[in-house]
Amino acid sequence: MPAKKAPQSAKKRKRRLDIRDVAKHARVSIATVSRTINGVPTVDKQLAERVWKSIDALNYFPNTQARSLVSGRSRLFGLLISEITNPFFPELIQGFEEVAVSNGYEILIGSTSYDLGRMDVCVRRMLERNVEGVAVMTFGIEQPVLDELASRDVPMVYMDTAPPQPLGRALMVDYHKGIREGVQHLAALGHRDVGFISGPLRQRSSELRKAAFLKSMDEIGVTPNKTWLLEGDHTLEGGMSAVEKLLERQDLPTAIMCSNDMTAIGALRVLSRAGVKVPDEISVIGFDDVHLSEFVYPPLTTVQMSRKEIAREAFESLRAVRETPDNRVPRIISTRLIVRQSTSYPRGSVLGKNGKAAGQHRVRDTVSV
Amino acid sequence: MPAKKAPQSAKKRKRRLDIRDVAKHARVSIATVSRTINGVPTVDKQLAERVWKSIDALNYFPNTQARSLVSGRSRLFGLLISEITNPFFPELIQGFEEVAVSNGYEILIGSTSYDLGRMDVCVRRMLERNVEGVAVMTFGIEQPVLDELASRDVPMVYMDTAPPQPLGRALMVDYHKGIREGVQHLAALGHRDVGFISGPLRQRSSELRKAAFLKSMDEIGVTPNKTWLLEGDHTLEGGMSAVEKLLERQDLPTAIMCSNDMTAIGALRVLSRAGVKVPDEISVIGFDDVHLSEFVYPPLTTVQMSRKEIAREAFESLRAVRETPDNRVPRIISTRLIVRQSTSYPRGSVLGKNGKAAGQHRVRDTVSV
DNA sequence: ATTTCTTTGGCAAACGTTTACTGGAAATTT
DNA sequence: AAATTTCCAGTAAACGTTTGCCAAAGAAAT
Repeated sequence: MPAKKAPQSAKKRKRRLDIRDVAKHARVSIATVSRTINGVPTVDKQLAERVWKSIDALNYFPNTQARSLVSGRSRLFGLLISEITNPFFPELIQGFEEVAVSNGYEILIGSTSYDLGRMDVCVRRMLERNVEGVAVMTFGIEQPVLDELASRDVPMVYMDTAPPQPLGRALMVDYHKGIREGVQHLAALGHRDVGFISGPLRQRSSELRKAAFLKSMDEIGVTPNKTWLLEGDHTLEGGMSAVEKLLERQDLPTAIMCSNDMTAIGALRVLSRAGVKVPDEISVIGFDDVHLSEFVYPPLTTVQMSRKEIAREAFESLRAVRETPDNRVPRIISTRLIVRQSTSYPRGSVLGKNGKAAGQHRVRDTVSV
Repeated sequence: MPAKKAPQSAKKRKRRLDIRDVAKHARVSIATVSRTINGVPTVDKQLAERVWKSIDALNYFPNTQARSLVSGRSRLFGLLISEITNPFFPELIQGFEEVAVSNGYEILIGSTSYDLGRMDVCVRRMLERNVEGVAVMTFGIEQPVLDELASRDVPMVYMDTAPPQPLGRALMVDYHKGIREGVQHLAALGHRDVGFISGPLRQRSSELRKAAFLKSMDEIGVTPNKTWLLEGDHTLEGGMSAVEKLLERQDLPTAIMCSNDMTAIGALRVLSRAGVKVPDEISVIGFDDVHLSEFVYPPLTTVQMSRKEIAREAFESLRAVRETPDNRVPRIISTRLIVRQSTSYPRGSVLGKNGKAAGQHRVRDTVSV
């Protein structure tokens, strides 16, 4: 009767701990173990206790692949971003990772570097891994690639730029509020000659920011000088070359608003090199409130858009789509102005000449040399 | 005989495309499809052709979970980093992602934020997902957590800091070369009073950088003034407060070397606020060659350590460990000095007074106001 | 004491692949 | 032409879970 269990001796190398091992150790069936782990309420308290003890004792943890294979749920979300080197994104990723992990999800990051081919690869990767949803924060041109996702019924949420006909949900960023605050802040200081350096205009979010700027200017009753409306690309370099172009002309605006912080920081750099004092001779406002912007010189006045909030809302949206695919109530992300020291009275203004510490009319300083 | 296949009609919602569907479409067995996909050489060319056609026609792609479950290979690597907001890391991540993806791997990012609890969670996540290896670039204290990985035989590679008794492979960074070049560059300009702002010293890599600095100083025959040896924390803020502390004293060094670029940029910021001209009155050198460092004012002289190279080597190491776990030949990452404009002759030196354009003895400028 | 209902745990069938084995046909040797 | 070998495709057994269904056991109702 014996001599039957020999063959399984030196089978494979090290076998990983099984749900069966736990079951045996706790003297229950594997079904009970599974149910215990998944918190199914029908298992007896005592048994559950025993199972947990065994799990701890053996230091067991379930195999995710097997789990998702059978349950059909990968517990994976994709995060599609355009460029990981823009400081805005790491902070976003961090936020997203945080919520995801604390909800038992894992994230797959795809950074497309503005390249359609890479984008395609990213989408493909995500499909293969069976993501349960994708959060998109890229520019607006890559629709065909995203359609692939839509056609496979992968829930999506656009974190920034709602496409013309949304294929998924969209977080609506209230660009207008923050930008208007910025414009009115400038107006209150006496500025009327304000320039704007946009992001790449094919990008929907850039377009929206610019529109918000124009509208806000309109509200204060001034039509911006066309030659002060430049297109950047949301990078440091872009901001730099835009301002370089601006400096070639004779007439300068007294303030520049930028579509994102990196652009503004680039602007600051060039202005400082050119010997143009900020904020004394020209004021600068950014957008995003990247961590770095507090540490440039002078600390950047900027419009804050919370990465944490975006990340959290995106996650929740994605989860909500899973449950009720039709529910498309957009969530709104608010923005608000953070006044630091890159803005002050326009050059030559009476106020500017009187006040000794121009630009310090709001406190929040760091150091004042 | 018929009337047997009715029940499978309205079973579940949408069934994803199967390997069986492909098999049926190509009129072969599923085994053949699998073999075709995996490039097993024994399948007939014609048949393979037919299979590929079907795959294309149906737009099929395999289910990764099922694949890894049976093959035991998750094709997942973990990447453990300390802080995603330090610009060094996104560039590293990008590099790692690139090699990984192009080799059919996916990466799981864990950013620990210097927190042991989070680290633990990260490790756990990676174990659950069955990673085939983990690349570690964090500081040196979290051994106990990493032991968990080691005890489960997960291959590891340390990308920066080799632990006392390596549990895996380690990339050896040749800190000495670049830092020596930096020190000698300063020495050649005439500096002897050089300060150093280190990273957090419990972090192995910080320690090594500092050691390299001290050794290099020794080589040029000067013993650094202890009061100019400060500890930072590899953040902008850390660099700032270190320099603030330095400025409180009367005697200043003529040059400061920093353990990383963010520290150096912080230093630059404080110096500029305090009205200390860089490089005229004090020279500054960073470490890492972060993208940003080219765009600060003045552009930062720094020691370059290639993220791409580290990422690639780490990936290759990880892969190599899989094949031959014993082979521990360390790979060496080189570093080299990049001279920009934050270094020049020491203040008050004869050379400095003569030369009109101090610091411009190497060309590579960007703009010169 | 019997019946009915409720709880609870086990059995076994999926999930979509890979891969060891197997057997039939084709190719080679005798 | 028979015997042997080689080649390749198909069959079926894993992989580690979840979960529908069912039966045993206890509780409640008759």
